[in-house]
Amino acid sequence: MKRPTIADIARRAGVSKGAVSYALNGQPGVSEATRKRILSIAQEIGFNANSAARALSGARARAVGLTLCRPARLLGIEPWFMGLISGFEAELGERSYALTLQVVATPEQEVEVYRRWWGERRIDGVIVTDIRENDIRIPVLQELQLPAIVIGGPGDTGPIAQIWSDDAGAITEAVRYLVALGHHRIARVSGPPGLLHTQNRTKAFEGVCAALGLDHSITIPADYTGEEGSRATRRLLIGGDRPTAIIYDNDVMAVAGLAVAQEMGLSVPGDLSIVAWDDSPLCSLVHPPLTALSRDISAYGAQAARELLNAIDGTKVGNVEAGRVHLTPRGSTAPPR
Amino acid sequence: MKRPTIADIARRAGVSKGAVSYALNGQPGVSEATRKRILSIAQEIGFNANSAARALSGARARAVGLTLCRPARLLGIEPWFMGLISGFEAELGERSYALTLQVVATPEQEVEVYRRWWGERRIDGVIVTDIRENDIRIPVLQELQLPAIVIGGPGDTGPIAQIWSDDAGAITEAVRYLVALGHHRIARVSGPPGLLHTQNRTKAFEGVCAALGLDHSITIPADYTGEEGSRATRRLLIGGDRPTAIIYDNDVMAVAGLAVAQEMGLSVPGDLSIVAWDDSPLCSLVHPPLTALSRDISAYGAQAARELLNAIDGTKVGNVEAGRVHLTPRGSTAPPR
DNA sequence: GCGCATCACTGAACCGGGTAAGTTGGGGGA
DNA sequence: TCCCCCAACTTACCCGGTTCAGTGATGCGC
Repeated sequence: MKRPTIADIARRAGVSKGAVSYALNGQPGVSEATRKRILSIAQEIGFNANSAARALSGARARAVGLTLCRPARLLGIEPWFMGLISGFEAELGERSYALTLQVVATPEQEVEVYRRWWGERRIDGVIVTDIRENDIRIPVLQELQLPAIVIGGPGDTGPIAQIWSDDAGAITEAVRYLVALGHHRIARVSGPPGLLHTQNRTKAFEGVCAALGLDHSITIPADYTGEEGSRATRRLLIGGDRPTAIIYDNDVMAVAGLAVAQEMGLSVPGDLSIVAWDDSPLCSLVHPPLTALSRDISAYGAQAARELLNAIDGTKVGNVEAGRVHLTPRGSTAPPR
Repeated sequence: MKRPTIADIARRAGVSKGAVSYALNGQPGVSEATRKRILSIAQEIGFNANSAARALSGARARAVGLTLCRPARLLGIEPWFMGLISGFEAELGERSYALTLQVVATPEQEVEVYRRWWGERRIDGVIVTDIRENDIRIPVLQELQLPAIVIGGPGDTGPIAQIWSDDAGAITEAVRYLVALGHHRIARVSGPPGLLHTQNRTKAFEGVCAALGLDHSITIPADYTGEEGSRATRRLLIGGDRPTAIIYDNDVMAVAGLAVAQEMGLSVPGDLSIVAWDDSPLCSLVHPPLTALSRDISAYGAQAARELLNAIDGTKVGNVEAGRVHLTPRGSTAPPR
């Protein structure tokens, strides 16, 4: 059973293909009566425009691309990406854009995928995550003139628009909160040091600790995985003057840290307070539930998608800051004993 | 800067468009010398075939679709889907098929998305997950003649191929293991009762419990979320003769159950043993690490993708069983006190 | 030397929408 | 009455690959 085309509609309506095209796209050039007739025939026979034909003439694929460059074992567990994705969808679905996904191992592969997608005209734009300092993808995107939005920053991405959340404000709030509880030795387990937002957070953390006169503050780099989170936590807790509070750059490492503390016989929050960055169901799943820096990741994703669609439409897109991050206190933070 | 087309290559090589097409696709009809010349020109100018044009004439979109129908807050945390997705990618990437994703709220929306995608010829086939009893998607897929592979089962899906893992064998192994440790009161917290594999697991669980003479076995239905997992666990642990072991249908509920036990002052595994279905980093992240029913989800996904590509190619595809599930004992199981 | 098969390639149609340019027919103004 | 204009279409070509029916040229057997 062949799928219907505009030619089928044209035949049944007794008009030309062109008229049908005008009618379906809301263009002027057909009378209201004819338009209604055509629309009802299209409805009746379940017509959907062939996206390939449309892309071929209109030069729009009506799809955007997303590459995920993280180890597979982390991808699964980290709520961050899925949160982002469902945010994208909310916005893309409304304009019936599709989302094309590719999991890759290295930034070099990401570049390759961008080139291929764009060469094939498979997508109209890409969403770029996990931006690094001097990211190799930026010059390629410029060279290809491929519409893009960068999630994360702020940083130097040339003419490519960025969207970021206020990491500095968030970490300042977290540190102040811990200090107000009476903590003086605060440590942080960070994400990969190459990532731009890790650097921004580290800078802000050091800044607020210096301002508050905390000499024992320290940042240990990790990579967002549970294993590294455990390792870093052990290193911190083994030492002589161990911290009384640790801030983790993601929820997975925070949960791993909690497990290490329990395994070492330390009480949370009695002996150690824990703050997780990015609130997810994971944080309220464990015992005690984790105090977290919350933001609406899905809304963040939706806004990113909106900006990208603007960039695709050729609207000038500036850099924007997404909704605020706020501290959600739960059972994992308390005054130190 | 316009992206190159085969016409550009043809001009530079001094041959016709047709010859270029044959050369690039490895078809006979051009000499080896000409083919080499054409390929090197293509390489040089960075040619990628326009996927829309290819889809339009060849009637292949070189993309497959996947809809995710779970609440957003669960999607993020459950490693299952991302594991599957990276498995798909491994297979699809090799044949340069793209994966198109859509997050939806209801099975009705899934049907709509299938219709639209297929009508638009945006995809060549779909991967169907979370299959239910009398799933409304099955007749639609048949009506549309849309190539598909169903993940989960076994169950009645008519002519549409299925792939499943041996749920019955796995749960039997878990129950036997717990019984061997000395447990007699074993409970289970299941996924949504509407899902086919939940039903298969429940039937198998009841079967093995009856065979081993366990009278106190009980299955409490839940929905894979942490909240429901907590609720079900509380219900089980509040009663007078509470179970000494609980098997959870996914890792998220198992972690939630562990937190509930800790919160109620019960020791795991001393007072309560816990088994999680599907091993993920989440299971080794918590303290104590969870005993789990492991399977290679990524390989499962790869196999599903392979079967789907066969179905798209018109190869007859039968129902297949994926790799084995095995029990990975960790700290959350022990003989009851 | 002739006929025929084979090779290497060309030219044109085709896929299904989008759209610029051309063609009606009817109404209004001078 | 004539002319012009405009709405409401139609026609025809475009997008960029794929594919099929030719078309010379060459080789081969007899």
